[in-house]
Amino acid sequence: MQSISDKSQSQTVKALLALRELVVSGELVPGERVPELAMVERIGVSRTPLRAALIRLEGEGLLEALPAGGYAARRLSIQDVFAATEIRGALEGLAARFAAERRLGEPELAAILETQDQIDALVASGRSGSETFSEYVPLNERFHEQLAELSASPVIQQQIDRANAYPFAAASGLIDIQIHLPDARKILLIAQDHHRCVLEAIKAGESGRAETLMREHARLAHRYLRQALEDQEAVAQMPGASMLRRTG
Amino acid sequence: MQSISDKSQSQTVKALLALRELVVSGELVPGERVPELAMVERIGVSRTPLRAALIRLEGEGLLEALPAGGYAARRLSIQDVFAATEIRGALEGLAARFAAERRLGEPELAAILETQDQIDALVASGRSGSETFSEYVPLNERFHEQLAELSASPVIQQQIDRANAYPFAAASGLIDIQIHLPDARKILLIAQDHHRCVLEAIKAGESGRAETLMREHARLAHRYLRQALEDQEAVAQMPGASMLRRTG
DNA sequence: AGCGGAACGATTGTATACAACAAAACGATT
DNA sequence: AATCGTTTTGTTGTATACAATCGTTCCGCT
Repeated sequence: MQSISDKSQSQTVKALLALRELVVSGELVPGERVPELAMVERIGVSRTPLRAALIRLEGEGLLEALPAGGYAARRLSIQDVFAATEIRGALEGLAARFAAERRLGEPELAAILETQDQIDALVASGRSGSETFSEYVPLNERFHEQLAELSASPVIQQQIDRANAYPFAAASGLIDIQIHLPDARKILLIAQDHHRCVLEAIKAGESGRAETLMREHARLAHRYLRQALEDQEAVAQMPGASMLRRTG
Repeated sequence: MQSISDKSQSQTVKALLALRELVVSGELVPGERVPELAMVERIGVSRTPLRAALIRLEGEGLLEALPAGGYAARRLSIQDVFAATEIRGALEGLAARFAAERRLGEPELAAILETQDQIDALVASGRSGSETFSEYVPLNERFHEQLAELSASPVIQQQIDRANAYPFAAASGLIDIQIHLPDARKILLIAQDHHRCVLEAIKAGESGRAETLMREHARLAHRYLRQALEDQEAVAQMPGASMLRRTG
């Protein structure tokens, strides 16, 4: 009963991705229960994989369990978003520290250094259009991913992945809006300098410095957000915007 | 701690508690797949709530998904346990900082101060038997819970809850073994002093100090663990001990 | 005897039927 | 007319039947 285009992925994965998209895109009103049958019809899977997706998304913090049963899209305050970013910063800081304490040599750092060089080249190219950013985002994600791997701790990596699932909190979650911001290019340069300094610290085994830098790096997201919040149009474009509680 | 024989609970909750217990108690061998049918028979629920429990426990990090399908109890290294403790410390540190930055007054702090007083009284009583510890554990858990609440951030609280689900990493997870340790009473005194200092810092709005202290407080668990690891008997008694990979 | 392949068995993934429950709507009574 | 009780309807919780898939074993072939 599966169509040809779906056969690559299981129904469970399909339900998870589709439902997450519905939540983050704001098609599901926060606070209102998500009717299983309606989702079944809309996504095209049966209740079983759909309910699996509901459970997983509750674990991710995108949904909340209702007391009467069932789930609803979670309502997030601006404070929640800031907290989530701080958490990601704390976790990535931990990852950086662990990496530094491992006393890594050139060979282990080769991969992430190459990513850094690629970003350097992109930033140095001077171009600053939307195509630059569309190249930047995957490279930036790769950098953060490689850093997490350097911690050599699956526990840390898993927690970082989880933190990235939060709307707004992901490392590249807010970069999309950056394009429209006045300081876009400047913040990009700063971010890349953070990357460089963190790698330096890791190479030198300066674990405390690595941790602090990585924490501060995450706080760049705060700046994006603050700037974006002054521009209602920009906020509306953000994935997960509809989950934000309006709190003046 | 809820008893497993709670008939009032739903099948889903029953399956979750029972399965978690089976994992942590080590009845399920790490790495080996957990057969659904066998668990169905053993726990006494149907496959549907059992599978819900499997999904949730994967999210908690106690189970890992097998590539061929199904799940297996996760295998943890000593490093994983240390990392999990660091994560908890980072999160509780964040909670302490947030609390400090909220400039809380006496009324908001009254509840946690009372808990602190109760622990003080218990520690000061001088008794040091197992009954003292059985009183201490719930009080200590309450303190940590109240601190998380003072952050006024549901995101932080949820993450801390999740971190506490990890074997060994929970705030009171290792206290049980403490009883058998030589420095038991001394560590207890130190822990209580940490609590006091953290509350002082929060009251004074010294957010950086509050964070640092709370992080260091979590590292007491490292000491417990290190001492316990020298005593094979003590290790065996720990919940989740069987999940530990023997690494020399 | 060794290797390949097909059939079998066991186990998970998926769909759906049924039960329990809660909320809402309707009607009867005061 | 308002309120309480009952019925009805919709929704989730649970159980189970069915499909797909993976590993295994056994047989036949080289």
